[in-house]
Amino acid sequence: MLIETYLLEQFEAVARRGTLLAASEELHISQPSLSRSMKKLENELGVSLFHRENSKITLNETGKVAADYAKRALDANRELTERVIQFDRSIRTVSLGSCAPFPINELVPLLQEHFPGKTLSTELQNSDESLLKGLENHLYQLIILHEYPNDKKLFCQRYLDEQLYITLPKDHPLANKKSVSFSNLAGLRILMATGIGFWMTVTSEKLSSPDLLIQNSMDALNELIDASSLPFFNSDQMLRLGYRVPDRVSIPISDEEAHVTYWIACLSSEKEKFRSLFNTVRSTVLRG
Amino acid sequence: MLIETYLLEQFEAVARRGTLLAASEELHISQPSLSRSMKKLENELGVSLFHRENSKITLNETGKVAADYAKRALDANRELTERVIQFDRSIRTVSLGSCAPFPINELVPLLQEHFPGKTLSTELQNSDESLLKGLENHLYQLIILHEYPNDKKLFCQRYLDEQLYITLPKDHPLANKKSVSFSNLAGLRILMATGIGFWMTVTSEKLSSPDLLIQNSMDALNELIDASSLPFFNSDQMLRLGYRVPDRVSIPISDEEAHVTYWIACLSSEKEKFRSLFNTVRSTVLRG
DNA sequence: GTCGATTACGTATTACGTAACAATT
DNA sequence: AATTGTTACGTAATACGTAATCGAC
Repeated sequence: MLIETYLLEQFEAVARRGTLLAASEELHISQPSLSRSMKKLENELGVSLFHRENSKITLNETGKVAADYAKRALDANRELTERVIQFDRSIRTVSLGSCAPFPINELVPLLQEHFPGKTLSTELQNSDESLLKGLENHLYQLIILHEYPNDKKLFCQRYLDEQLYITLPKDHPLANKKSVSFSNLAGLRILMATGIGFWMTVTSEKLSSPDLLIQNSMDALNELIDASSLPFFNSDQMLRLGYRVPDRVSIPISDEEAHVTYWIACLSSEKEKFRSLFNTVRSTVLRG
Repeated sequence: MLIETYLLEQFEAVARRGTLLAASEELHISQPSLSRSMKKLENELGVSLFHRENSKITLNETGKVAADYAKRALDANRELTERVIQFDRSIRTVSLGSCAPFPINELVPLLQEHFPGKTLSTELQNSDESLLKGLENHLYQLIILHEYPNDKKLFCQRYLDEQLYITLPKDHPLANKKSVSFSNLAGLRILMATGIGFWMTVTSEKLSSPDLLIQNSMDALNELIDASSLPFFNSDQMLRLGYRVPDRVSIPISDEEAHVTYWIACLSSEKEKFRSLFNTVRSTVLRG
């Protein structure tokens, strides 16, 4: 014999709040309604759940046990809706997590082409760890890492490389160098923006924080680039896309941390779903 | 957001049976009603659960996930009623399990005296193991064992002894003996009844089965005792209660298996509840 | 008097059945 | 023709609110 959910919900509130009045206010229903519901519940179970004296009800021993099991049943009910809605969304969206912004920009048109009609969800993360966890939790279906993940549960493929550059005014002391290292940049005030994923970790570790002028938006960054002659970070991929500013030169950074190889990965179990995407990615990489 | 139980119940039936018609027959409601319920469920979850073509509905991927979680929610609901009813009964009954009938007869009046108003439930078991398991499962609150249980979770106290006798016609070859052993009884046809707990195990092990004329009821046994001069088992406790038959003599059986010491036990956690009963039992044992 | 629970009664919601219909097999 | 699902409509069950009552602090 099954108990209707609304009875369990009301009972749980009564058990938690202690009085019918308090519970009725929480549930936005009247006390008489609750009073009847509790009687109905007791009647359906065929047991007494409360110790009633004139204007007071308290859970008896059976009531305490019932409250415990009611909570479990309600939890299972809540989990149902939560998981079903989550699953439904997951099958009609393709979700991509990335450690850097550039691969997202490159992949979005590809994904739209391969999964027409599906919603695209992209998210930037600072660390590979949170991306890997997100993949396991089905928060992401595809992730872009900056280090090769040694995990058999993953299907992984090499993606593009990116080389960090510093962009300087033409008349800057470093402007005529073929390359610079992070140590050359020490003491320089450099413009940056958030939303650059793991690059933030790299630059913060290599340079002291007072030197990094971190902006909260790309707009603010671009404003300051135009309005000042301060150096800012760039990359071969950005430059390839034509992201240049007049009277500046861009110089590669020689440290190995300034060069990255991106890896694209999905769960092995979902390999088939992304086969054609991975093939396209492979040919893109070979071509580029 | 919570889903009413009746919707989950109906959905579970549809998922299990495959068609609305089959499910509606199982649930004793009409198809149109089920059709509406499934639409309502989809509407409340905000997802599609079925793949519909003209006169056919099948679960889609989301529907399969939903069916799984619906089953869990329903199981939790069923467990609620089951456990609550079981608990409620357990607190208004005292349940005794025993390895032999005699202690039950002795304890019933005592229990009625100590727990007025409570329902008494008694059960006979053949083995100490099933009694101990029943105690842990809260199937029994008190058990009578024939061997001392070495378990710290139990509160245990020595109860009465019982000595097995054989009752024979006065002119039987063994009738003038002071005592006999099981080996003396070999080949003798002996009347017995079921419902004697562990004694059945003892006698079956000591004597070969064709010699034991086992009756399904005490009535049948008593009929045959009156109608024949066949030997039957007895005990000091039964004799003490005046259970004698004319022209028969009762002789103790000398094997150590024919003598038993009963132990009464409850869970240590319920020790307090039975303290006064245990005290009475102790004084009874000392007196007897 | 206030707070908390119950009873009595009317109402609005809604889950259900019947009948008719549509589409496949 | 038989099977299966949907739509339309009326009905009966029932969950709820309002008002009144009772007791206790």
